[in-house]
Formats: sequence, structure tokens, C-alpha cells
Amino acid sequence: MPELPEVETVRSALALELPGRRVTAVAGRSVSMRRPLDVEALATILPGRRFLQPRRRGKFLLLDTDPPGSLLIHLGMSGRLMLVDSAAAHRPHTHVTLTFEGGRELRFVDPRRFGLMTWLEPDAEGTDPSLITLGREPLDGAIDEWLPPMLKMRRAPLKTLLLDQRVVVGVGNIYAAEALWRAGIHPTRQGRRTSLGRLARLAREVRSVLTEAIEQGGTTIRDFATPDGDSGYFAVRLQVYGRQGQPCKACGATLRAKTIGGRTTAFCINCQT
DNA sequence: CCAGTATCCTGCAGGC
DNA sequence: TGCCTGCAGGATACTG
Repeated sequence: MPELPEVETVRSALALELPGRRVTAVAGRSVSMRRPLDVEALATILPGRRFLQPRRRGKFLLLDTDPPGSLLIHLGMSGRLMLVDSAAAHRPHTHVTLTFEGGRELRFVDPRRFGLMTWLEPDAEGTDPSLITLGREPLDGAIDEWLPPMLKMRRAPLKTLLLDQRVVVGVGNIYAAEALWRAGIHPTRQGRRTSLGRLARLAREVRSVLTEAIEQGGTTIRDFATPDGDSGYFAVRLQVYGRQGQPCKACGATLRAKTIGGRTTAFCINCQT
């Protein structure tokens, strides 16, 4: 469900309320997730700790604490964090509930269980298998300088490369499709068969679409919401994602869809070459 | 090393 | 109405 703009939206919402809050209790039930969720371990470690300013790395959230350590969270496809009063209605598939002093709660809800919530010791961030393979942040530095040479070396479809978190982090199925459409590049085009000039344009479109989506609070297609329950407003600005069969907003041609790298990708056969 | 596919899981929309 | 199929914002363990 969430890509970089949605995770960043969650991070900034948590940043308003989380810092300084002290955990008093951890409840939940251990279930199989992308990594086994160990509620017992969290219940041993977290009570008594205070949260600091939350960080984001790609699509991961890092909730640092004092004493040092971090709660590492990935929302997968359907994951959601809710910051609510203890009396708030209980949703199905709530796997973990952290209770704070004063009765507020942070709840981790994830029906499909593709997400992740695990504890990282202070020195583990540099060795965690999910974190060490991550590529660069698209909003850090001059993406139009470092991304094109990486794409140029590869023969996979550009759509696949944009989704590869080892190449660039944070881009998912929505924003990959949007960036390729904005750049006028066909999603199956190979990295090495694209000029550096066009790759630089693609890199800039990745940055701009992510930046605009963050400004709009992310994209709500089905059920994305901030921890306060608010929706994102970028959906109305989507030009191609999910619009196959409808007219291209640039030329009017009927948008098509194709499975690329196992994911449905909409594109305009006329505007994207 | 690289590219491509299968798989984990639940919910929901659409077809019959 | 009910059943079935396919698809959904992701990552990764496989295979060739």
C-alpha cells in the first residue's frame, strides 16, 4: 500500500505526537509476517522507553527510543499505524498495540501481513538484512546525476528498475508508472537502451512526483490513512496509474496496461516511447 | 551477477 | 444470493 510519500506522511504525523511519549504496555499476538512478529520480545523491551523523533529510510519507519534502540516498521501492502485514544474502536487485524502514559495508543494493523515490526538494537541498523541492501534516497542529493548511470548499466525494463529498492528506495507501483508517463518513456524500455538525457529526465520526474505527492499527504486508493485517520489527496492527480482503458490526459489515446515484473503497469502507447 | 517468476496473506469487485 | 477468480500501494527466495 504505501510508497515513500505515504510513509513520509505517516512519519511526519507521528513526529507531531510521538516524541517524548513513554510506553507503559505492549499487547498483541505473535503472528507470521514478513518476519515473525514477536510481541513477547517487544513487551519485554519497550515498556519504560520514550520515543524520540521518528525517521524514515525508503519505505521503512525507524522509531528511535531512549534508551537507545529503534522500532523498525514496514507497512507492506496493507499496513497501517493508528494513533488513537484507548477507547477508540478496535479494528480487525490489529497485531500490536503500544499503550502510552495518558491513555493514547499506537496500533499496528495489517490484514495481509506483508508488513514488519521488529526491534533493532542500537548497533543493528547497519547490519539489518532489510536495510543494508537499500539504495539511495530519491530526495537526497542530485538524483539526475547519480540515478541515470545506474540505470544505463542495466538491461531490465526501467519500470522494474524503479521498483528495485537496491537501485533507488521508496518508489512503488504507483509512482513508477507516474514518473515514466511524465518522462514520456515506455515502461518496458531497457535501461541501457535509453539515452542518459532521457534517464536524467526520468530521474527528475521521480523526484517531482514524489515531492508533489508528499505535499498532498500521499495517495489514498483504498484505505491509506495517516495515524490520525486522514486520507491523502494525491489520487486526484494520478495521470496513468489504474487508468487503463481511459483516455491519456495528454493525447487522448486509450491507456493500455501490461504486466511488467509481475506488476500491472498502465501507460500511453502514444506518449511513452 | 542478472533477469524473471512464485510466494507469502486477506479483502473485495466482478462474472456467472 | 453465493461461489469462484483475479487482483491489490511489497519484498524476497527461488530458478535458469
